[in-house]
Amino acid sequence: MHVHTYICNVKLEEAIKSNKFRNEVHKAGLNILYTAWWLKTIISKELKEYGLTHEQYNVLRILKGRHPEQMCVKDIACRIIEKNSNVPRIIDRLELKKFVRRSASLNDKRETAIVLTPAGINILDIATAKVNKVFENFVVMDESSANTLNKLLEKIREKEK
Amino acid sequence: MHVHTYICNVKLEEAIKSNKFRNEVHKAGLNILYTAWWLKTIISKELKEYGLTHEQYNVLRILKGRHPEQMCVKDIACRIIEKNSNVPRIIDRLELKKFVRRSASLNDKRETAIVLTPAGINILDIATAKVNKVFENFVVMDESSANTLNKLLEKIREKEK
DNA sequence: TATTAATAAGTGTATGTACATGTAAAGCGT
DNA sequence: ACGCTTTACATGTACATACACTTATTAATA
Repeated sequence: MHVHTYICNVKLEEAIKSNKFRNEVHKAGLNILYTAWWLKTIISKELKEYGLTHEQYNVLRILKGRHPEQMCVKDIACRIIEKNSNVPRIIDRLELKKFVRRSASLNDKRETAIVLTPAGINILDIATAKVNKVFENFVVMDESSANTLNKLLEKIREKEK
Repeated sequence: MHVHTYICNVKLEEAIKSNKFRNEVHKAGLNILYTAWWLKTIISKELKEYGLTHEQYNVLRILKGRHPEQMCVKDIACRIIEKNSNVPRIIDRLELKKFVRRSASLNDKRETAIVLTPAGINILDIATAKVNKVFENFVVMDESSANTLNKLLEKIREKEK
């Protein structure tokens, strides 16, 4: 069932074929959900040719931040965007593809130490170049607008009105 | 593995324990993904007591927009936020819970006509009241800021720089 | 009209998410 | 040292997603 094109409708009303929003805040909620789906989809499609999912790419990227140090699962989990991601299973698949290696942690035997392999570093570098191009080519925004957007997104997540 | 609290960190840097962003646009991309996850998680938790997932709720809400008219699967699919949602399977689960009813379409036998049951309307009304409260209580934003946010999100999805 | 193409829905498979549970190791108070 | 609690990771299950493929039906066209 193919109900969308690669680049989707700019207007939210067209994307979800509705203009019944209770108010601008409600519309903003839907707009955030839709824009996140749009962005994730574009990135995922670019990563596909390297056999990586968006989630697997994120784990590799987090590991790179500490490389050549090892990281344990919980240190990856707390850096990931979608906090309920099942990190051990994402690592299972990266391990099968030989992009990471698991080993027992020496200081704490409960922990699993994970480290990038040379193949993992290599695929990450190539994939990152592609993802960066997504931002250059598809994400249309000047720095000052992006800064305003960042402030608004952090405002929306404040605890109390 | 429980690495987050119900209401998460307001600052993106704290949420993903990183302040290495290439620029404000890159940060905005991650901020959109994180805020969408945050919003979806809050809504999903509120819907849980009614035995509904966020996706099932969305399908009920779309059906309500046409009720008491029936809708076919593709008309639901083109209104859903996450365009790759597998609508037939979401309907399977709603049908099991007797919130919707499937029937053969008369004018086009390829189509399946879906309609809300009274139980479906009832649960939707209750669930909607709860979701509206999420926006009132957790989503902190005045109408004019939300309007700016909506404009920026639509700008980011524009096709060419 | 007969044949071919397109469409609608469903289904199979791999992956991911949300959450509960299991198991081993570490920490802690006595 | 002992027992209890907590932590780290793995795993089971239900649901959702991404995408390829199948089947039935309709539309298009030679």
